[in-house]
Amino acid sequence: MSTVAPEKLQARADRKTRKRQEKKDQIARSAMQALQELGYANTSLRDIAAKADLSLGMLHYYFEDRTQLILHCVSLYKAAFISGLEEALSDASGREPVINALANALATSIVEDASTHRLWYDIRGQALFDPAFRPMVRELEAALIGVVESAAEKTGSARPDMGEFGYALIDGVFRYQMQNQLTGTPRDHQSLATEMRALLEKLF
Amino acid sequence: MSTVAPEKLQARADRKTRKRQEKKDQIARSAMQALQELGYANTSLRDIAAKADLSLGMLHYYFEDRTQLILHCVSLYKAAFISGLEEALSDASGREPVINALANALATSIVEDASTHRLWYDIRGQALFDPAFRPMVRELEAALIGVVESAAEKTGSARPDMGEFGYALIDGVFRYQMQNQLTGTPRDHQSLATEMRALLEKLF
DNA sequence: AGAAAATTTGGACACTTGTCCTGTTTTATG
DNA sequence: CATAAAACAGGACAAGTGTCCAAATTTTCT
Repeated sequence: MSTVAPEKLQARADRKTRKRQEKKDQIARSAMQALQELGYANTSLRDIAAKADLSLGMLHYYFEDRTQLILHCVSLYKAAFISGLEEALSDASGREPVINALANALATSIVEDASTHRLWYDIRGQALFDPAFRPMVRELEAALIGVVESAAEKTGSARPDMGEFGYALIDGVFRYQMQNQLTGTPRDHQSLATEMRALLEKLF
Repeated sequence: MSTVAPEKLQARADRKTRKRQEKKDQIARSAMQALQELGYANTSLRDIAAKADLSLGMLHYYFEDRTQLILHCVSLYKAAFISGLEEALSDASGREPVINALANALATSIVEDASTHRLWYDIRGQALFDPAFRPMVRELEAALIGVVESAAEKTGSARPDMGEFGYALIDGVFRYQMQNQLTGTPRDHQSLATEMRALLEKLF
C-alpha cells in the first residue's frame, strides 16, 4: 500500500514547487541588494551568497547560472515597478488626475528606489551587449510602454506610436533624475514631480 | 660642451610628449573597437592589446591602469561627437534650419555610429557605480547640455533649465533609437530624423 | 522509527583578470 | 659610431571568477 491518491501527489508537488519559488524569490531579493550596491559587473556570486547568508553551492542549486539568477531579479523588479504604476493609475480618472498620479508615482519611486532603478538601467545596458538579457528587457519595456498608452487613453490623447515615443521621453527624464539623485544633488518629491508633470502636460 | 640650448631641449620634450599623446590616442581608438563590440564589463586588457596589435605590457606603459585607458576613450568620443554636433549647428541659422540640422545630425549618428554610442551608454551606466567615471560623464553631459542650450538660443526659445530638460528628453529618444537600431528593427535616416524633429519642434 | 528525498555545505577546479617585472630591441642623441 | 633613453615583448604572479561535485545534514513521507 505505498500508493497515494493522485490528487494528493499533485498537491504535494505543487507545494514543493511553490516553496522552491519562494526560496528563489528570497534569494533574488538578497541578490538585488548586492547588485544595487555594486552593479552587474562588480557583483560576484560570492557577494550574493554572503548577502543571502547562503553558501556558494546553493545559488547553483536554485539557479542554473549567474545569468538566470539576475534575470529572476529583473523579473521581480518588473512585477513590483509595473504593478505600482498600474495601481497608481487605476485610482485616477480624468486628464489632470491621471497626469498627477503618474508624475507622483514616478517621483516617489525616484526618491525611494533610486538605487533599484540604477540596477535596472545597468542591466538594460548589458542587454545591448549580451543577448541573454534582451527578451527580459523587451518584456519590461513593453509593459512600461503599455502603462504609457494606458495613461494616454485615460487622458483622451491616445495617438499611434504614443506608447513608444512617450516611454522614451519619460524614461529620459526619469533616468536623468535618478542619476542626479544618486550622483548629484538630490531633490525632494515635489520638485521631481513638478518636472515630470511638465513633460506629461506637453505629452498628453 | 655637452649642453644644448634650452629652447632646443624644450622643443624636443614637446615633440616627445606629443608623439606619446598620439600613440595614446591610437591605442584608445583600437581599444574603442574592442569595447564597442564586447562592452565595458567583457573587454579585457588582452582583448584591447590584441585589437591594437600590442603586447599587454605596453598598455601599462602608456596608461596607468585600465580605468585611465577607458577614460581616454571616452574623452575621444566626447571630442568627436560634440564637435560633430557643433559643426552641424554652426552652419544653420533660423528656427527650422536649426531644428533640421540637429535632427539630421543625430539621425546620421544613429545610423553610422550606433555601436559607439552603445559604449557611451555602457560607461555612463558604470559611472553610476564607479565614481572614477563620474567627472568624465559630467563633462560630456555638460557639453551636450551646452549644445542643447545653444540650439535653443538659435531658435529663440531659450528658457531656464532648457538645457538639462531638453538634454534628458533628446537623450531618451536618442538612446531608444540606438537600442532599436542595434537590437531591434533598424530604421533609415529619414525615419529617425523625422521622429527626432517631432520632439525638437515641441521642445523649442 | 526508518527510508527516501530534498537541502546544504565547503572546497576543488579550470580559467580569466589586472598588474607588475625583467630582459630585449629600437630609436634618438652627442 | 657609441651610448643612453625610449619603446616594446612576454611571461610571472596573486587574486578573483563561475561552475561543479561528493559528502553531510535536514526534512519529508511511509
